[in-house]
Amino acid sequence: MTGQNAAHRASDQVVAEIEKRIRTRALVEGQPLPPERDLMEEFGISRTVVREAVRILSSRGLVEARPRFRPVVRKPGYDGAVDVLSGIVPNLLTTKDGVKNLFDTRVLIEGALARQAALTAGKDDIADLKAALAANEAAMEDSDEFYATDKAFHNVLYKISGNPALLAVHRAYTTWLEPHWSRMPRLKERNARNYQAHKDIFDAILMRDPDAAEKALVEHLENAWTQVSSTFDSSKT
Amino acid sequence: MTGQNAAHRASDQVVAEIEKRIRTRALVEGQPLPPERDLMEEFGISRTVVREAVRILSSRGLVEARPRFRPVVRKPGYDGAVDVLSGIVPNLLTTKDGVKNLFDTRVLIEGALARQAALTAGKDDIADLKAALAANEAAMEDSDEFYATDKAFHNVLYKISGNPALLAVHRAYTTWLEPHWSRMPRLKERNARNYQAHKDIFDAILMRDPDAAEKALVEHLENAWTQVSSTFDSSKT
DNA sequence: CTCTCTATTTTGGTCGGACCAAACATGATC
DNA sequence: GATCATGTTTGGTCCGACCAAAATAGAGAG
Repeated sequence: MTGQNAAHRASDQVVAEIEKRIRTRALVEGQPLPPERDLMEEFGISRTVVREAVRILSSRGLVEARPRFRPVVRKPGYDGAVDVLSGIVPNLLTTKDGVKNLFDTRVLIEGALARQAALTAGKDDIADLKAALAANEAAMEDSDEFYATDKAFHNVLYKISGNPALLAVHRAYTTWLEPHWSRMPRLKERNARNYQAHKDIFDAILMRDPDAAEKALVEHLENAWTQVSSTFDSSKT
Repeated sequence: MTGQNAAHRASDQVVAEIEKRIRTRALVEGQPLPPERDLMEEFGISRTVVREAVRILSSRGLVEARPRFRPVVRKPGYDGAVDVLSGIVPNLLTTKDGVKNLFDTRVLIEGALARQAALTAGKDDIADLKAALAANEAAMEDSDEFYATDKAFHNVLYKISGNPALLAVHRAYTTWLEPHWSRMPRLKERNARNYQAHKDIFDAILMRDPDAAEKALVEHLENAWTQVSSTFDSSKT
């Protein structure tokens, strides 16, 4: 439970005000924030406070502050939330258990998505899946390309839900797990097996069989985990 | 030197170092961070940079920095991640669609959890569910208490998964959705209906019927949504 | 000796000014 | 019109200072 603090920082009101301007589109996304010296004059505060406010906004994903560049206004969205988490999630993935826990949530969610897709996928959804599957098959010889089309295929499952939040979740999974996945050597035989798994999932969805779809997907992911799991031998806490 | 990013902030290395000390338990959780003036001397940097580093650590949930108080070291964990997100999620919940999207992810996950519980729940899990259900029934006359036991019942579903990340997810859901839920007037008739829904879920799990468990839970949540949904009339973007 | 209240020190929050280097804008040059 | 030298903005960092609140030490009361 998060406690509330009576005392407030001077930067808080500045943050609130700029936050409001972003939400109300007074500050348009992609547009640079006013110079720090302008802001300090406008709000009647020191540059210290202005810079702190900008930093907080940055930590909330409302502006993108690259060093030496003007902070760029960013529309609050699911991607911003993911980016913020990206700064702290690695601390949770330092152990094998941590990675497993995260991965298990993916299995849970994606299994449910496969089930849902089997029940609700429309004609265009099926077409998207089919296209992604074809691209996956075509890339079987090129492991890098296969990896990309692999992600794309799974992404369609998230897209079918029609929930933008879930799309961001998928991006989060791929981003955070990538460093661990990349330690797994890429073999063409594995590509073939993964493609077959994708095809099984697709077929199950096509047959409107949620149980089969979930089963195929879960097995697919669990299989991938056993591959990755073996790379966790050397470093143990 | 090795290829470093063209521009990096001076605070980055300080953040990395303190982050490392927290991870390696050189800085114990609950313990205050060294004074800023000590840190600036130790790292040979100005207080400006020290303060910036502390702020970044705070935004990553590694320290808890209440104004005017010494920053307190915090163990990186799922709860910290949730707290960080809590600062930006409200920006995503300003519209009805935003709330709906978040809630839909909950329905998806919790439906999958119910299904999973029906398949894998052990004796002690069943006992926990039963106890939570009994508490829920006993609190039917007191809406506030009912709300608490309601959350607790759902929490058991997350607990059964054995995944601490999911427990944090549940806390996130209840925290973020609470302000919207609290606008819904609390009626005893509704308590009775919700209790019945919980009982249906429990019975389905007891019967090892994943389809029924998922169905009961999804209907339960969707029903709750229709209640909450009606409170979104006044403010429309 | 413990507890309470007060005086002192510590420490975070804010300010102002200053300097540097990189980004930016300008304009001359080819 | 593209390129390059130029001067101007602007973010990053440092320094020193002051204030108020928090932490600590000390004095006094029970």
